Order: sequence, then structure tokens, then C-alpha cells
Amino acid sequence: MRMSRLFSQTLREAPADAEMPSHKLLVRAGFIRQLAAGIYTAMPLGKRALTKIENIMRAEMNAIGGQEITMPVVHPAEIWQETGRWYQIGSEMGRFKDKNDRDMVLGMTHEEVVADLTRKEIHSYRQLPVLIYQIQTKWRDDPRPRAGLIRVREFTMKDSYSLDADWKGLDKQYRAHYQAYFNIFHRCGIPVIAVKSDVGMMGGKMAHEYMYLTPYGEDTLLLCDACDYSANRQIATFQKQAAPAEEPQLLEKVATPECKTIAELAEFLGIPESKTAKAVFLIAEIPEGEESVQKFVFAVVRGDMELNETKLTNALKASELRPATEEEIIAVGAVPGYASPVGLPEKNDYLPVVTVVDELIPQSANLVAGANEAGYHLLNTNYGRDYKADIVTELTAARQGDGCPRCGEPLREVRGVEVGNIFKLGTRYSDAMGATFQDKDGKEKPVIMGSYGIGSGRLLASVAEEHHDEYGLIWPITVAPYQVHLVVLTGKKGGEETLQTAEQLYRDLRDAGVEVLYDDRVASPGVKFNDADLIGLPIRLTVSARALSQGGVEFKRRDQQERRLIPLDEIITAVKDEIATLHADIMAKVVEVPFVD
RNA sequence: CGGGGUGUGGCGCAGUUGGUAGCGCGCUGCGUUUGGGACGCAGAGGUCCGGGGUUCGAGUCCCCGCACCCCGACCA
Repeated sequence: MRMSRLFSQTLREAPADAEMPSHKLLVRAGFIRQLAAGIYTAMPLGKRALTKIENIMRAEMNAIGGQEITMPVVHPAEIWQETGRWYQIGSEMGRFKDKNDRDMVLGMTHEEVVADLTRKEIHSYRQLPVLIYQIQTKWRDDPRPRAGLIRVREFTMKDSYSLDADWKGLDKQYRAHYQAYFNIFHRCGIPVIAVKSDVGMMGGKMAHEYMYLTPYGEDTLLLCDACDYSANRQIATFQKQAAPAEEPQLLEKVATPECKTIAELAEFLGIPESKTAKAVFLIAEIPEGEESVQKFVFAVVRGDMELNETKLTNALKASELRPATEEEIIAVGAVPGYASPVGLPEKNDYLPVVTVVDELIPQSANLVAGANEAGYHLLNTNYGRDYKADIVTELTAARQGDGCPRCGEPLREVRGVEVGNIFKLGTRYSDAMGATFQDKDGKEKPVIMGSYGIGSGRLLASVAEEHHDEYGLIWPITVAPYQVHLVVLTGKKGGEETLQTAEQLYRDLRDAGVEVLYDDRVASPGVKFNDADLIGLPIRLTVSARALSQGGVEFKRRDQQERRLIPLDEIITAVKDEIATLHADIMAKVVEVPFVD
């Protein structure tokens, strides 16, 4: 490709609204352009890099028996109503009506379509197992798109779906993906770790997320350096220190003026925060059939701990959870800052109240809790004696330094970008949509499903994030839009001859099957070199009068400082060798990764 | 959805007490230059986010919207 014809320009300055290095550089180098919040065009360079990534995905999917298909972007609402997600998922789902006033959905994922295909195509255990996949556009109207391509609303995703006759089959396909995904990321040149994760809107039995670790990541992970425990903060557990057993003491009301926070309360009473109970108020949306009801949630955790809203959401089977406002808290008869489940009015005119307490609360005697009266707290509240909860479960968030649930060593908190995920769905969708098959024993059984996704744009951005320096991008050979950046410098002296040499080299390289971006523009050396660094192709060749007079063409790798002169007639071989070396270096990193349950 | 910020030429920005818009980069033409974002000369390019209002007069002041970015909530 000639740069004089390339449909994108480099920018000297990044748009002011870009923050992450990958975002700035992808825009500056002309890989992407923004159309609206979270909506981007892939320009020619970006598209080529994406295609490289997607072909790696294809290769790895095909290697584990995948068959590529393309499913529709637009779905009738009916299939989403069948599984209930039409009601469960909120504003994130793109909905519209067609001209006949029928409800339609913009596909955010394709379990429903796969289940529909399955019930139409699969009738016998003889047809299983199956692995199908597609690389296709998704729409998720994220409330807050950000960070360039990391978090967008419209994006391309490789999503695969496994269909099995039994759980053993699912396990096999799940593990095949587990490794194939590592292969994909390693072939793209980024290190990732797999962590156990929440199943979220997908439902199902088990899930892993592949995390690229970077401070710019928006997910928080807890890792144990001593054993191999790793989990998303949303589901991470830890070893809780149970309080020493005590005899329940008499309930006592004390004045605690200006003690609205746990810290102030503990300080005022001279007790550790672990001797207090913290109440958190939320409003939950809980689906019940095709309807959903709002409930006021009273969550109680020990004062020294933090509520984990994902765990609470799961305990409530809620579709939405948000903090309650002061007005709402008052409306149910509680007093902000001094609230507790003790002495809460049985009924209120606002919303039904659900009380959920952390498992540690019943084990902790004589906690200080609010008195539901401004300026007062209760000493010695005891679960069971003074109040009861609707649900007792594990509710607290793991934090840096908490004990690993497996080995007790301190956990470490890191940030990461979720570049892929795998889910054991089980029969959630096949049950809902009647996707069954006849098994060997003659019985009708639901197909067992798995679902696996990788966003290609997010992966591209992660690769850019991992591989760049102050001058620009540094693409791994496997992802680079072109392998070679050919620069011609045509000074006054010998300009014509230099140009002819470069033109010939451009043709020869292409004839040899090398992917070349050829900077044939009329521009100064500084401009060309800076653009080459910015775009970041792995190998740079410079044809100039100076280099030619010294006997050849200058050869430089983007990831190295050294430049060397290579005679013209050896260039093609040298380039092909270097490409092979770069590939080999990447493939050396594609290794077996032990499965961590 | 809460909190904060920003909207002026393609990009980055300035614009004073309110007086009819400017700088750098980029772009066009001509010439000089050519190994790390060259220089000269001549140009093109602006509904100042939108709508109301105040005023003789609004990029500037006041309302109401919208868009984009950041933090949080949320998120496969």
C-alpha cells in the first residue's frame, strides 16, 4: 500500500478527549476514528490489524472443531422473551420496532439465536457435540462507554457456542476454549491471566474471564501470590476472621451525637469497627415472571467490611440494584446514619423491605447498630434475638490484604481489562427455548450449552496498550497491519534513481509475499520517520541516496535501536528471515496453561 | 443514573470591561530544501454545539436543551 493513497492521516496531536495511550496512539496513527460515544470506524490500518486478530481467532476456533457461521444482528423480541432476558436486561439492550410495530432487538449476544437454531437443527445425540462460532457486530448500550476501544457500545466479537449431550462434553469443550483463548492472546502478543468470574446476565454454572493486567483496566482482581487463587472482585471470597464467642449482653440504647459513619461511631465509643454492624440501603428490581417488583433492600455487613453489590444482586436474583436515596430510607421508617434492622417498622407505605445480612453477622455477638432514632445507637445487638433477616449469605467484598480463601496468604489487588470470557451455560437457554435432543436411552433431554466471547476491538486496544513507547505503536508481527514500512528519501541529489530503486523494492517485496506499507509521499525524512514510528510496523526499510552509496538499504526493527545496511540483492531474504524470526518469537510464547478451577 | 469538566476552522488551543474572531499544526498554489515532524511568499477554510432571552450590539451575560470526556454506579 502506498501511503500517498492511504485513506487516513496521522495526527501530530491526539484529540483532547483521549486518555489511554492505546486510544491516543490508535487515533493519532490513523487506525480508528470516532463517530459517537463508544462508536468507532476502523480505518484501513485498523481494519487490517483487526482482520489479523480475527484470523488468529478463526485458526484457534477451527483447531478445536469450530464451524464459522454468521447470525443476524437484528432479532425478533420473541426469542428474548422466551428466555426472559427481554424483561431482565435493562436499558443496555437496543430495542426498536419494525414497520409492523413488532418489537425487535439489536443483538448483544447470541444465546437465544443459537438455542433457536439448536431446537431446529439438533434432534439426536448423534449430532452432538457441536461448536459453532461467528465474528460479528454486537450492540450494547453501555451507560458509560470509555477508554477508546476498551469499552464501546458497538463492537465486533468472536462468540462461540458449544452444544453437548452431557456435562462431560461441556467440560471438554470448556477446557478446549480455556486453552484456545490463551493461544489467541499469546499469538496476539499479550499476557493474560484467567480468573473466576461472576456469570452476570449470562446465567449459568461457571465462568472465567481473561484479564489483561494494566492500571487502566476497569475490573479489579484479587490474586494470591502464594497459591493460584485469582478472582474478579465481584465474586472474590476471603478468609473472614470470626469474632470470639461472647455471651449476648443486654440491649442498650446510647446517645451517639454526630456519629453518622462507622469510623466516627467506633471512635466515639472507643471500640473496633468490627464490633459494629453497618447497614446499607438499596433499591432492587426483582423480576417475577414477566413483571418485576421493586424492593427496598436492607443489607447488613460487619462495620469493618465492605458490601459487595454483585454478591447481593445474585442473592436477591435482582436485575438492577441502586443505592437508595435519603427520602427512600426515611420512607421505609429508617433513619439515615442511625438505621438498623432492629426496631424497623413491620410495614411501610413505600416498598416491601428485604433484609439481607452477611454470614458473619450471626456469628458476631453484641454488635453496635443504629437505633433508628437520630443521635442514638444500640449496644449489644444480636442476630436472632433482636432481629431476623430474610436472607443470610456471603455479602462482603474482598480487599487487598485479606486472607486468600484457599491458603490464607494476603490477597493482592490489581486492575485488568477483560479481553475474553468463557461460560458454562448448562441448560438455562435450552430449557427456556425447548432445545432438546433424543439421547441414546431414548429420552428427550435439553442440550447443554457453553458460550465463549472475545471482543476484537478491545483486544486490539489491549495489544496497543501492551506494545507502545513514547513515539508510537510497536505491533507484534502477528497483528501488524503490514509487516514492513518502506521509506524512501528522495533528496535533490540522485532523487530519481533512489525513487526507482524504492519502487522496484516495493514490487519485489510484494512479489515475495511481504506485506508492505510504502511511504512514497513527498515529505521530509523527519516526517516519514516519525510516522513510521507512530504507526509501528515491525520492520522499517529506508531507501536513500546515502544508504545506497554505502551499499544497500537501511534495515531497522521498530522494537530495536540498531540499524544495519543490507545489500539490495539480499533484502528480500533478510526481510523474510526477520519475519520468520518475529513469528517464531511469538509462537514460543504459545504454551499450555494449566486449567485453574 | 449521581458528581465534575469541556464544546471556537480538520487537530490542539487563545479570545480582555459585551463592540462583529485569532494563533500553532494541518490543507491549497509557487519556489527553495531533503537522514528525525524544514523555510519563504501567496491563499482557502468558521451556523463560535443548538434554541430562547437581556442589550443599540453576545463567542463573551442569563435561562433551557444537546453532545463529548472524566470519576462513581453499572457492565459478557
